[in-house]
Amino acid sequence: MNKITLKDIAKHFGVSIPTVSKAVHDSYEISRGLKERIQKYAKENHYKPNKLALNLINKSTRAIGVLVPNILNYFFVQVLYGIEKVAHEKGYNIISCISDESFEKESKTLAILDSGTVDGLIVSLSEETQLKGKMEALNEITSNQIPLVLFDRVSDLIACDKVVVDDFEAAYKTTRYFMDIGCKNIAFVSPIGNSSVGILRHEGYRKALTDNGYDYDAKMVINCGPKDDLDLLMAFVLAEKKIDGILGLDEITAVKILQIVKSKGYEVPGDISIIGFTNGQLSKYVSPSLTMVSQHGKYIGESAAKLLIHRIENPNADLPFETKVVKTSLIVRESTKKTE
Amino acid sequence: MNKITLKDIAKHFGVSIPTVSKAVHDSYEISRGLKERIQKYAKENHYKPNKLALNLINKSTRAIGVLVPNILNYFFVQVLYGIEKVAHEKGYNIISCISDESFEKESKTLAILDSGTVDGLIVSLSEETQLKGKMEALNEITSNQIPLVLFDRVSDLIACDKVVVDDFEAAYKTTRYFMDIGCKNIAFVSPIGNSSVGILRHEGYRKALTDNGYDYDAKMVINCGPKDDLDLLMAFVLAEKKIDGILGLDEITAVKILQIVKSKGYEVPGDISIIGFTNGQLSKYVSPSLTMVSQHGKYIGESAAKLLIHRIENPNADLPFETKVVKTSLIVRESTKKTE
DNA sequence: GTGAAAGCGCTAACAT
DNA sequence: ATGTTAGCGCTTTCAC
Repeated sequence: MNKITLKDIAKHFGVSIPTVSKAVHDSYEISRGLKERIQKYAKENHYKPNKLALNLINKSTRAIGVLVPNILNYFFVQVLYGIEKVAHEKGYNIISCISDESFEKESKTLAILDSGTVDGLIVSLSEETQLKGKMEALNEITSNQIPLVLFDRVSDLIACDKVVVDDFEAAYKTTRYFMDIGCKNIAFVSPIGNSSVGILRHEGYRKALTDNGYDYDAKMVINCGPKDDLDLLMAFVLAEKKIDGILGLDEITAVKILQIVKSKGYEVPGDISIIGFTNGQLSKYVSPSLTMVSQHGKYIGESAAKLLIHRIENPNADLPFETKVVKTSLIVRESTKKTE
Repeated sequence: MNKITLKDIAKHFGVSIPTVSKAVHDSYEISRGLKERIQKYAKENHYKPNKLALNLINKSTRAIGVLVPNILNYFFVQVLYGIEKVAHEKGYNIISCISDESFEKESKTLAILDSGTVDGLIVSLSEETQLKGKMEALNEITSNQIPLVLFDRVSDLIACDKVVVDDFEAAYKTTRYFMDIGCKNIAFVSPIGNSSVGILRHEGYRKALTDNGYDYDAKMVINCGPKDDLDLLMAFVLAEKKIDGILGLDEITAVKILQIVKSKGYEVPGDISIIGFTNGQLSKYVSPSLTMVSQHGKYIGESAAKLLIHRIENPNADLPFETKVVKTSLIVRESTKKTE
């Protein structure tokens, strides 16, 4: 027994399909008696209008696709949460996909999404894609007239709305903060050296140093891939220089740095101050608790969703593309010395 | 300019729609020349077959709906990750929805999903729904013939495939573990007192106590809602009894317990041993690191997805409903004393 | 080789 | 008050 359709009901009552359609929609055109009998029968048999058919007619699915590089990263979960919140309020569902930082999976997923399944798309690029700079899949989307919002990991090669963090400025200000609390030798640890985000933060860090008469030393910059041994890399740098400040580009990295530094006998923040990006669940609970740069993930998600839905619902408005910059804020905890 | 369709191409070449359809599908029926010209034109104009139309014909969307109570809980993220992995491999997309532990949002979401949008559904019930025991929305789903898999927070009122953790046994064994390391007074802290999961674990805890000649004391059971002050509740219990073991039912609770206990001057595990459920990101990095019951979230997700997809793809197999029980395992870290 | 016809489930405009 | 027609975009017979 398959799902019941208007046709089935029509046959059962010996009436036409539109009659049934009107009846279930409680149209005034249909006689009381018939209407009631049809409605009763429909309910008893769990009739539900087939969304697929409606979507085809309306050319809309009320679904938005979301593609993130990594769902085990708390930042992206927060963004997802924000997107879901707004989407749900406005009556949209979200199709969430994960690229696992892979160019291929990202491209494949986009190709699937790009054919009527979604009314719009919210994407954060995989690291591999940003590294390669190959944006065909996304440009295919935009050339296909599907609204697209990029967030966090964005690219200049794509013309669309964007929501980003002020990564350059955040890193700049954070580096300055290190200086303010008296740090002289500030290391920079990046697990995302290839992404736009990592690059911008690196530039902010560097600029803050040179602007303020500090030396920029490439040795103080640690790029660590997922398979690198951070412990070893850190040991190297720590041996070389008398480091008193470390900036980690995501939460898990900051926590790992803390562990490594502590295990080597340094006091935090006595000997070394630590700040990390992404204020998630970890930083509050480790000891000492970590000073973090909050990116306001949920807010980013909400903004992206609003931007997208606005575009979906005003297809002819011909609005110029907008890049929304969300300011970060520093959550000061125990891992940094007090301001001098 | 709207999306290009077969009709548009047909008009452009002055041929019929089926001809174009065959041409883009590279059918041998169509002459070389025409085929090539059509294919070229189609590619240039970004022609993509409209999925909506195909879905309508095939009565399938290659999408599965996932509904979880709370996405900021790492366990559910892990499950989601597992589901996505399997789904992606088998060519399905995921529509992820969040109930926020609300009965109403859950019901509404299910109603939306229940009309052709998805080929199947994976759900973990909201706490409110389990408390109320009102399963209409889900039974509507099953009566509508759409495959459903429930995981973790399940209900006997619904006949479908299920994937659960051996909550009773896990709590039983964990309580026994406390005894083995010499704990006499074991408290039980539950933020999910109303869910099946919380209830089963409570029973396991209780049974372990009475089976082994320990007293079960309701005062040692702390049910803490999201707005309760755990600090206060704990202070109460700690003042009353000489507690030397605490079991927390999720990761964040376990971490909070650790903080509270430490702040009150107890040594962990010297004075008090702590074990938590859900082996996530936090427990490894707090100090002392926490001994945790791993529920293998990713594996649960993979299992649920496999079960569901198998059902979707064998609609007539008439398989009996299956409940898969995933064994937990204890990850021993520093928050528990060594076995005596 | 190409096209006409039918149908997926539904709705909207237009008869009767 | 009910039915007919047409169409959303596509595929699949089946004719020519």
